[in-house]
Amino acid sequence: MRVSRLMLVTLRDAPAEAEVISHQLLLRGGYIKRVTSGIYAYMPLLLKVIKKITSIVQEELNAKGCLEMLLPQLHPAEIWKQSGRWDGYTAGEGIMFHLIDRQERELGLGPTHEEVITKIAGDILQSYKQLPINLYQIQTKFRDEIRPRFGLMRSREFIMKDAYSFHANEKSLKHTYLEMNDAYERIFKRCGVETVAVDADSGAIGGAESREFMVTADAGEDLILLSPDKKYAANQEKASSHPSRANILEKGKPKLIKTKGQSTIKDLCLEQNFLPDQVVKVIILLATFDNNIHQPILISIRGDQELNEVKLINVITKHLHRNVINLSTVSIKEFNKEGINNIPIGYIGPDLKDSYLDKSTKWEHSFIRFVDHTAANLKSFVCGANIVDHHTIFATWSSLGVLPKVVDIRKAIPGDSSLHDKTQKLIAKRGIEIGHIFQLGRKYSSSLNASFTNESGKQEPFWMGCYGIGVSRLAQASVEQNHDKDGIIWPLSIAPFEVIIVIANVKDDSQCKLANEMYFKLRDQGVDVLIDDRAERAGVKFKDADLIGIPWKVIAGRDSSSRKVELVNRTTKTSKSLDAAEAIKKLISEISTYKKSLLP
RNA sequence: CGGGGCGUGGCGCAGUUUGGUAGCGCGGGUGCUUUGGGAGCACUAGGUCGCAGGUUCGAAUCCUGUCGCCCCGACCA
Repeated sequence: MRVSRLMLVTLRDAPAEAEVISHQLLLRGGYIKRVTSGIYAYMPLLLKVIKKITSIVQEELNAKGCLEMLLPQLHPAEIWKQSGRWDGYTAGEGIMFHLIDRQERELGLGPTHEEVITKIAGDILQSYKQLPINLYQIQTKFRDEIRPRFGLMRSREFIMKDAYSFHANEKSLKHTYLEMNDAYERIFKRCGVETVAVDADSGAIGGAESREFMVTADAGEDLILLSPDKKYAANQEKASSHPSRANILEKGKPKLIKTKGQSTIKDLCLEQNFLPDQVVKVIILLATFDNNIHQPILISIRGDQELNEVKLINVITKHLHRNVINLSTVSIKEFNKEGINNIPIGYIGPDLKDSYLDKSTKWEHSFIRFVDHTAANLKSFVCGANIVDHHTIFATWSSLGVLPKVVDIRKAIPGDSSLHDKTQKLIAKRGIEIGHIFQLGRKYSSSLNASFTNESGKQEPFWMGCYGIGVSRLAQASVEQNHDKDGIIWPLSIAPFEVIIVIANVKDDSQCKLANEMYFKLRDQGVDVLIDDRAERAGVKFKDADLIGIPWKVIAGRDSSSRKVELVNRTTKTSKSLDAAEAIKKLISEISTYKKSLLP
């Protein structure tokens, strides 16, 4: 490809819309163009990157016996209603774009494809003899994100590889799950990005075990916790750990104390000389279930700890067998709106009476109560007395007369001891999620009646797994991880071009001749090569080559008449003056050595 | 959805407080000079100042409404 024909338009200044470096560089290099919030055109250079990632994904999945196919993007509402996800995905903060067609049929634009694929598999796969099967597709997905941001990192339309496996039993599922884990390790290695695999929450997809693959980068939206020995790594949403030991509050007779104006843990501790871990804090949240049921939740947790809402949602789902559509803390305004004006906010204890909810119009009239183990383990503590400006000191769970269900809903934080080894203190890193593998189990196959005949002739729902890779997100994550002050540094395996030949001065015939000769030779040997034949000054062309991040640069310049060129490595910036033929040889060997080094 | 900020040529911005015929840098075009790290000079093209109302002799600027974009948050008890 000739740069003069590439529609290459680079920007010296980063557009104001971009915050993170990878987003800025992709815009400046002409890789992407925003069409509207969270929706981007993939320009020719980016499409080449995406195609290279795609090929790697296909090669590795095909090697594992996966079958590629293509599913529709418009999904009938019925199957989403059947799986029970329609309301959660369309109501409230649901992320599914949906519409009504001319026949008044409801349709959704696919944010993920469990329903569609499960229906199809249920029709086609009849016998255990056909199993296991692993189907995948690479195509555009639609998610109406609450807040799209960071370019391709959280966009509303993006390219994803999603795979779904079907099994006759759990053992087969677990086997495939491990195989996919292996394929993912290879894919990311071959794409030249460094990833950490972490235990994860399976979120709205549901299911049992799941693992995320994170590109570590400061701009990452997720916080991951890991132990220095690398034996434990988890998304903070999921992470469990040993909390620090609490300072013991001596035992005594429960007593009311005056704490005027000390409605926060901080103020209370400051004024009364308590430590936060001697206090039980109480939080009231409102869970919204489908069918528009609003359930007040009252949780108690040790004062120095923070609530992990994801864990809480899972706990609620598990204990109440209900789908949580939304969970949020309750503001004073919202209490008032419900006609509840007398809640002693800031002074609530775990034993707050349900009768406060009597006047509520829309909410359920009793609290569902949970206590985090950190609070449950306290033998003597301070807590709100349910009277404004008063706390209770030396409270115990028996003196309060309540001990709600004990659960793990605390947020693990860096510095905590790891569960597998107390001497390992968790450290934090930020990560960009580019892959996620799930053992779904039989959730979808059961609800969508997708079953097969097993060895004993009985109908049984499939065991399922699902496996995603954010292809467009991976491209940007790579930039986030691989760049310098001059621009992008693509790993060779996913770079839009492997080599760029720069003609320093196009008016110099010997330079042009040598450059073109090398261009054709490299091209004939299968190298993905670009030639910068623009009538620009050399400096401009060097800057552009660095910005768009081509791994190897060949400069045909002053010494062209003696057939000497300069070979420059984008990563190391090292340059060598070589005879043209030698340069070609070296490039070919460097490229093949690099590619081999990526294959584990 | 709540809070904050911003919409002025392809990109980055000034001008808005205090109303008086729209400006700078980059980029584009032409010419000359230059030619190995985003060249210099000269000329030149390109803007209904997001949109719609209103106030005014006169609106990018003031008022009302509306649309779009970006950031923080949707948690702190």
